[in-house]
Amino acid sequence: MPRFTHPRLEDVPLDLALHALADPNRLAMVARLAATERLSCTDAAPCESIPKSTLSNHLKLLRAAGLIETTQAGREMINTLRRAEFDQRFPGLLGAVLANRPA
Amino acid sequence: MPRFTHPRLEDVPLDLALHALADPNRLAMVARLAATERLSCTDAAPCESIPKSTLSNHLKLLRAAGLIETTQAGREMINTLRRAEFDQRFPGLLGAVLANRPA
DNA sequence: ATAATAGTTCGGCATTATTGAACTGTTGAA
DNA sequence: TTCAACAGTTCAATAATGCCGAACTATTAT
Repeated sequence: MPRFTHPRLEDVPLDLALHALADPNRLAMVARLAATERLSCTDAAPCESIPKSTLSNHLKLLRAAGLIETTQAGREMINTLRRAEFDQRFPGLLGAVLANRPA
Repeated sequence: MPRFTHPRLEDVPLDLALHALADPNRLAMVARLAATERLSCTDAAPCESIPKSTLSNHLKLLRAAGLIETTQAGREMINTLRRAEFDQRFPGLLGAVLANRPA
């Protein structure tokens, strides 16, 4: 049973947050979660072609950056954006990034 | 004589810009340039301990991300932030990043 | 000319990222 | 119940990046 560790936002350095967002696939996942609230890992995936293990790693990185929270629900893992906490930690950052994301 | 290539900002993808900013040393350099306008490479360096070749690479990356412009002046290279252009390309992004940078 | 300065480039090593394969745990069906 | 399918994770090997010492280029000063 996977037990996920979620950092306190005050322990997340800016560099880590930027690095997490500095990848097209991860950013696409964040954008999806910003729009859809709750998504399983596969549903959060930006496309079908990305391997499961890669997807899992991306989500782990997003967790470590304080961007998402993952909880188990049956056999799927439900991911949600930690929007309020992240915005409090890094005011304006996520908004600016999402606003500048290519369509 | 090094001839630097500076991308058009519309050709800079968001990922590249974020990646350039997602490093403490590079971000510190950007912050310096935001405060000081014109700096040679060594003056832009965040600390004395960082090797020249590493510094040069960081600056190359910042150039590629459209963040700085480098011109030769005698034997030094003068770096300036392409602030207006960058802000036009990614509104609010650099401001948010700099505002959230640790002291 | 020579030496010092400012920085780039190159090449090798170290770190990080990607991904197939094997594994854990959960649900639904026979 | 067992069995198979499903959702994801973990591991290990390979691929791709990053870092930095050493050698190099160009400029200025002596």
